[in-house]
Order: sequence, then structure tokens, then C-alpha cells
Amino acid sequence: MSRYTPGAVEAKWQKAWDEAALFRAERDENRPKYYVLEMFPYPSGRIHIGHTRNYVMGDVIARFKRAAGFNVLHPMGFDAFGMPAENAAMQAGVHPRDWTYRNIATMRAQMQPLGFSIDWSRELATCDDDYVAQQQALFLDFLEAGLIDRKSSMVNWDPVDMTVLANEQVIDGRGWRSGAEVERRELVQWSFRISDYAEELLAAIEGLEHWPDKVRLMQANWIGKSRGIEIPFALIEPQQGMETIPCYSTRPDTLRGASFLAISPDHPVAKALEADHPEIAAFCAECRRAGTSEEALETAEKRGLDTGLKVRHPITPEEELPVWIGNFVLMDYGTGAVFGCPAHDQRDLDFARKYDLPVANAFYLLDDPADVGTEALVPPKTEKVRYVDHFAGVEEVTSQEAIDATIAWFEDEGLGTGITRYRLRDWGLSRQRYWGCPIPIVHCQSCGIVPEKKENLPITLPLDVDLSIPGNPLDRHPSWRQVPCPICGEAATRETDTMDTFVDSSWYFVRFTAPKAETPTDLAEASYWMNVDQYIGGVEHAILHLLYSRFFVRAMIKTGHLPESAAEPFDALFTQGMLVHETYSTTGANGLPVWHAPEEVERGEDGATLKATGEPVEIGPSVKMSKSKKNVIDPDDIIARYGADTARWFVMSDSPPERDVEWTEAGVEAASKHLQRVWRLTEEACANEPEDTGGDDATIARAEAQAIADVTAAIKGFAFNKGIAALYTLTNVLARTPARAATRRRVLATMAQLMQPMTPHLAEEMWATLGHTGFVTTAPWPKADPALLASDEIVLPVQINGKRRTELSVPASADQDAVEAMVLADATVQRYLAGGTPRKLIVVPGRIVNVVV
RNA sequence: GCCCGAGUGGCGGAAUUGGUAGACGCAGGGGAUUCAAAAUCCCCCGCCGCAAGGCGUGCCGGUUCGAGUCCGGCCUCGGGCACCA
Repeated sequence: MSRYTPGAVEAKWQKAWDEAALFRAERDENRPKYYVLEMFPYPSGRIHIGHTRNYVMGDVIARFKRAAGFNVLHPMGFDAFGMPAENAAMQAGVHPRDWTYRNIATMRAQMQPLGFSIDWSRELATCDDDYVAQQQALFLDFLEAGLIDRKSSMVNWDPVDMTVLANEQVIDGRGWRSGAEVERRELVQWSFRISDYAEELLAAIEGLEHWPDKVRLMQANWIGKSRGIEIPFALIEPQQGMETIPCYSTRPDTLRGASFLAISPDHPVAKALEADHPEIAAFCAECRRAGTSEEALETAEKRGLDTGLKVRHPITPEEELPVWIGNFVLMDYGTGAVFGCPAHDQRDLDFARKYDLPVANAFYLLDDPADVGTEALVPPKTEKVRYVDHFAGVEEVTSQEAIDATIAWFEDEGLGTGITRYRLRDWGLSRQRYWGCPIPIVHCQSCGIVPEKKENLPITLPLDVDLSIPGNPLDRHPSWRQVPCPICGEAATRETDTMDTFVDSSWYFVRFTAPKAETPTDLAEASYWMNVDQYIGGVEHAILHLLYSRFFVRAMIKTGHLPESAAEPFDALFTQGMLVHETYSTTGANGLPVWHAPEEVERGEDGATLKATGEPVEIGPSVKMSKSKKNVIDPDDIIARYGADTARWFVMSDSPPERDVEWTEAGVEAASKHLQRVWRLTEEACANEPEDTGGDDATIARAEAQAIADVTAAIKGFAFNKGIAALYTLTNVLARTPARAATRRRVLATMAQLMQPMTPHLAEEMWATLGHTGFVTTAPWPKADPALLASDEIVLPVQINGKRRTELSVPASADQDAVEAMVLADATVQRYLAGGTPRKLIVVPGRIVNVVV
């Protein structure tokens, strides 16, 4: 009997799968397709074991669906443009292109020993010339279709990365990658008109039934639909030809209490006043400087300055309201002007108190209008309250009803317009970076902004660039910019901005359906393979990547690159948890922690020391594996020591996949031992050929049927931990129950099939050893015999007054009366009844009995 | 501040959605095998109690024959959003 040696076995089967091209996906209209995809990685260097959990999940699904008869597409690629390549170039003097392709080679080499059932023939990197060409073609088509704008706008400027960021990429006032405080700048840049699709993107969320509610909610909140009204407030002295200041409000029911107007420092009226009023100019400049910085957000101090202007209240024109500039008013939401209603809005009240502005009387809730103190009376949403309004007298209504009535009234009177607004902004795509997809545009003195000709694509990046100084090297390249105008042929210059890397990842899943096509998509292939049936990735992409992709497929439909049926790219989404590991640190000379990798540390029961010096080590909390904290486990080491199947088995066991899982040496050991045990059982069953001693075949057959049912349900339900538990149970039954060798071999073959998605190499080896030909990978998924799942005898727990006191074995066929009779005859029940009769006897068939005494 | 989640043994987690709480695994304890060890196999393992029994799913209350699961009110942790008018 031999110990199972994963190294040799795994290599053997990988070679065999490869030679049989098992994972090559070909369009076949006669077979149902299944497209499973994990979010592709950024080639940052090496993969760690945390990444692999993601791919193992996808692979389990892919292998299960393949066995279930689907034509499976399971591709892999690399999200290859981006900042780290430029940083590496700056620090190590490597060219971003070389650095990226080298990392891709490393990571591909790390993934291959894991036995993923990936169609590597479809591999792509977003920095490939071909991908760049197709993406630029898409850009030109989107531009022609009016899906892209070039406009001057206030942008989020990352002073460290020296580039523009989309709103989605600013987190807590800081750049999502650099962590630097974001400044606001006005720049001309290209943007996708994603806001045109706000309503559609919002409405379609409802149909995403197989997405996590959490992600759907986050997207809905991000799109941020609100219904309100735009009301012009007449200026008593018109400014710069402006006779009114329009205000947007979602709470027009509070308009009656308006007592001032606040405008943004960026509002045209404010800007006009800056010229003649130095104090206004100074105030506005200060507000702009604070921008979206963290300090401004945290202190949240409402500051303002009186402009001296006045407007008329739209309902009571004899009332004059002062116009203030407020640092809390955003120019890019609504109209950049709001009316302040201190009586019914806390922020407005705080502002009014601070600057001694009038506070109009409350108009509802109070029998007599009265002065408001320091607490604003915020109208409750759902409850009906007394409203005293200007058009219908006193009414008991909810605030929503009051809002709707007010909007209707204003529209009837011609005093305002009901408006639906969205928080979602257009997606600015220009980045002042080198390592990205060039925007295929030429700037010509006489023809203006000219799209490149498609036959000139791809516009590739120059390789001779200097990245040692900050800024965009394309701007200072001696010759790259110089091109003839595509229209007039005169000397012109290229656009030097490149595209946001989120553009690259917004359609790669489509490109996988026809990675070699000479156009961005092949409609026949896309129609067959799209949509992605199961998408798997981190919840950190809940907004950015997933929202952009949803927009992108719509734009691709509009430009004829996708069929109408592909309007939602991802039918089902699963957001997986992270692999975490505890952190080890000692204190360095400068007082800062020095991190140590797990392999440098000797971990005892309640402490840890450095292997090299014996120095005690501080054990930190388990966090996501990261290079900076050195708490990473390299899959290469694990594969070398235990084999790929052990790693795959471990990352799928114990924790539900949506939750984080702790990497522990003990857990890996346990996984390895289990796989060895299964192998041992296989060899024993094959060795016991001649004698046929008999045994409890029925018990084993029932356990087999149960395992088929449980594992199938678990994989379908993304509960891999439960599927693995079911396989442990089957193994235990098999190991402890005597049975004929033939039976054992049959059950072990079933077990190989059930284990195949998780541990494909061991499964193949078992399958072959048990005498089967062909691959277990392609063997049809087993079906449980329903007759074996139902047993003749049922064990029924018996409760007395809701507490379990005994149990009763009853025939499955026993009817209600028979069960009741057996219960009453039971000794334990009789003891509790003490000769009396039960007050109530509840029999839930097949479940439980409760006797109420 | 607003909007979502989640709290179950020493640990990771099960519990067919209102029906035997703790499956399965880890850790721990005991035993077998062995000259010894490794490996393997068997048994025990929520808490209190010698036992009978009692108590147990973050806390308080409710509905129900029956609540980890449903309802009301809290507490703690995690995530998302936020001068959004």
C-alpha cells in the first residue's frame, strides 16, 4: 500500500487534461452553455493563497456544471494596465510593459499547478495591442453614438498620482489608490454619459435576482434617485442678466418656512460678485481650497457670507430673503443653490442661528405657529401630521403626500417644475497616466478634435519613455504626439490622456467570448455565451466595476456590438470573503512594528517567537493577506508540501464562502490527512478483491445516496463547506461500516465524482485505480436514488410541553392515529401523564410530536 | 447622522426557514497498536451537578403546543453612504 504522492499524480492528470483539451470551450448551439467567471487579477507580482480561494470557487462551479452536462466557458485573463507598473518603473527602473508581462508569466505559472479547468487559449491581458485596438474601436463608436462627452468640469485631482479620479474612486476625500487628499480642479476631459442611463441602471437592479441584496442596495443608493422641484427665486436686483436663482429641493413641503437662500461658492452669481467684492472672492477661494478634504468633512463647520443680494419668496413675494454663500452647498448637485428652512432642517437652523438669520415660524405640527428653539422640527416620513399650507389650509397628511401635493400645485401655478434627479455623475475617463489605453483622438489646429481612423488602430504607447519624474511622460515625449490630422493631413497632436483602467475591465468578459475576433465582439459568439451565468469576486467592486460594466454592455448594445439580450452582463453574482491570517511583528529600533512572515515565526499555544533569534513576537489580529504585513502564504509552498488538492480542499472547507476564512496550518494538515485517508480506503477496496465477506451494504448505499443529494445541493447553493462536511460523513460511514469490496468500490467511485470539483487530481487517480476508463472530470454527475433517501423507519422526537423527553421509532407509513397511539403508549410519556390524558397532542408528520399535559 | 448585515461550545461553523441546537472539522482528554515514535484506529468532548436533574443560540420582553429562526425594544461588532438641499 502506497502513500498518495500529490506531486507526481497532479502533474500527470494536468498533462492528460491538457492533451485531451478538456477545457477548451467551443460554441455549440445544441448544448446549453454555462459561463462562469472570476474577476480577473491585476498582475501585481505573485498570487497568494487568498487569490486562489476565489479561483477555486469558480473552478468548483465550472467542474460541477461541466459534469452536469453544460458547455462551460471558464476563461482567465489579466487586468494589466495601472499605476503599480508605473511605480515599479519609477522605483526599480523596469519598463512597465516588461514588469507587467513578467508578472503575468509568474502568476500564470502559479495558477497552472492548481489544476483549474480554465480555457487558457482565451487568455488575454488588457495591455495587449489587440485588446487596446478593440477598446479604442469601441471608444470611437461610443463617441459617434453620443455616449461620450468632452467637457470642462470640476474634477477630483489626486496630487500624488497626478491624475484625475472619478467620484467613485474618491474614498473619504482621498484617492482610492494613493490615499492622498483629493483636490478639486477644473479640467477638460472625456467622460462617458453614464448618467443618461441612471434610470435604466436603477430600474434594472430589480431584475438582478441572483445578486446579493447588499450589492443591489449599494448600487441603488449610489445612483441616488430623488424626486424634487426646481423653483426660481426672483432676484430683486438682477445680476449679470440673471433674473432668478433656481433652487432644487426634495422637501418643497417646507418651502413656506424658507427664510434665506444659500448658493455655492462656485455658483455663477457668486463668481460674478467676486470681481467687485474682494471679501467675497477671498471667502470663495477659501471654500475651494478646503474642497473635499477630510478636514472639511470632519469639522463639518457650516460657514457662510452674506452677498447683500435679496430674492422674493415665491409664495409670498412681499417677503424678501437674503442670499448667502454657503460652503456646504455643492455646485454639482441640483442647481448649486438651496433655500434654507431653519424651522424644519437642522443644518439650516444651525446656520441661521450662527449668522443670526431669521427663522420663519413653523408651519405644521404646532397649533399656533411658534418660534423654534435649537431643534428643528423634521417632518416624519410616514406618519400623518398637521400641515398648515398655503394652498389647502390645514390638513392631516404625511410629508410625502405634502411633497407630492406641493409639486403639483407649483406646476399648476407655473411657479416651478417637478424634477427627478440622480446622484450618479458622468464617468470621467481621462487619466494623465502613461500605462493605460491611449484615447484615440487627434487635436488639429484647423479641424479641431478629430477621432482617429479605425484603420490606424491600435494607437500604441511609445516604449521609450522616462518615468523617473512625475507627470505624464506622453506629454513630454519628443515625437509620439506628432501626427498628421486624420481629416486634413496637416500636422496635429495626439491626445496624451489615457483611459481609466476601469474601462479595460468593463468589457473583458465580453471579449472572452471571442478573444481573437477582428472586431470588438463576434455577435454569434457573444449571443451564445453571454451573459456571464455566474460571476465571482470581491465585494469591494460592488459599485465601481459592476456599475461601469452594466453601463458598458448597454453602450455596446447601442453601438451594435452586443445583442439586446445581453443588457445585464452578470446573471448571478457571488461576493466571496477573504482569506485572512494573523500578523506577526516585533518592535523595530524606530519604535515602529517590523512585520514577519509566518514561515519565520515559531507559533506556540499562547505565544510566538522568531525562529532565527527566539525573540518574542507580537501576534496581531487576522487581516486580509497583504504584502505590507507579510501575512501572506504562497501557494507554491503549499503545493510543494501538500499538493494542489489539499490547498483546494482546505480553502473550500469550514467557512462559508461569503465569509472570511482563517488560514491555519492545522486546517491544512487536516485537509491533507483526510485526502490521504480517502486514498487509503480506495487502495484497500481494490486490494480486497477475492473474498466477498458481505456486510451492511444497505447502510453504505443510503449514505452514498445522501452524500450525492447533499453535495449536489451544497454546490448549487454556494455552500461548499456543507458539501465538504457531507463528504466527511460519507467517508466516516464507509470507513466504519463493513461491506462487500464491490460495494465499497462503487461508493468510492461515486465519491471520486463528488470530490472531482474540489480535488480533481485525486478524483482522477481514484477513478482510474477503481478501474474506470475516461476522465472522472467528464463523467456525468451522479444522481441519488430517491428510494434510498427515504427510509422505512422514522425516529420521531417526542416533546412534553415543548421539551424533548424521548424519541420514538415509527414506520414511515404510520398514519396520524397510529403515531398518536404509539406516543400515548410510550413509557416516558405515560410517566409524565401520570394516568391523565394530554390536554393537547400535536403530531407534525415525519418531524416531531409534542404532548401538552 | 442615515441605510444594510451579523452575534450559536475553547475555535471554524451546521440546523431541510417555526419542529431533536451544536452536523462536519479543528483543538483538547482517554485508550488501542508499537521496543519506542511517527502514522493509523476506537471512545469522550456546550455549561453547572456525584447523580437525578437544571441551564443554555448577545440582552429584555412578546407571539406560539413549540423560537437560534417570527414580532417589539435595547447592546456590541462589521460594512456601505454622507455638507445631496
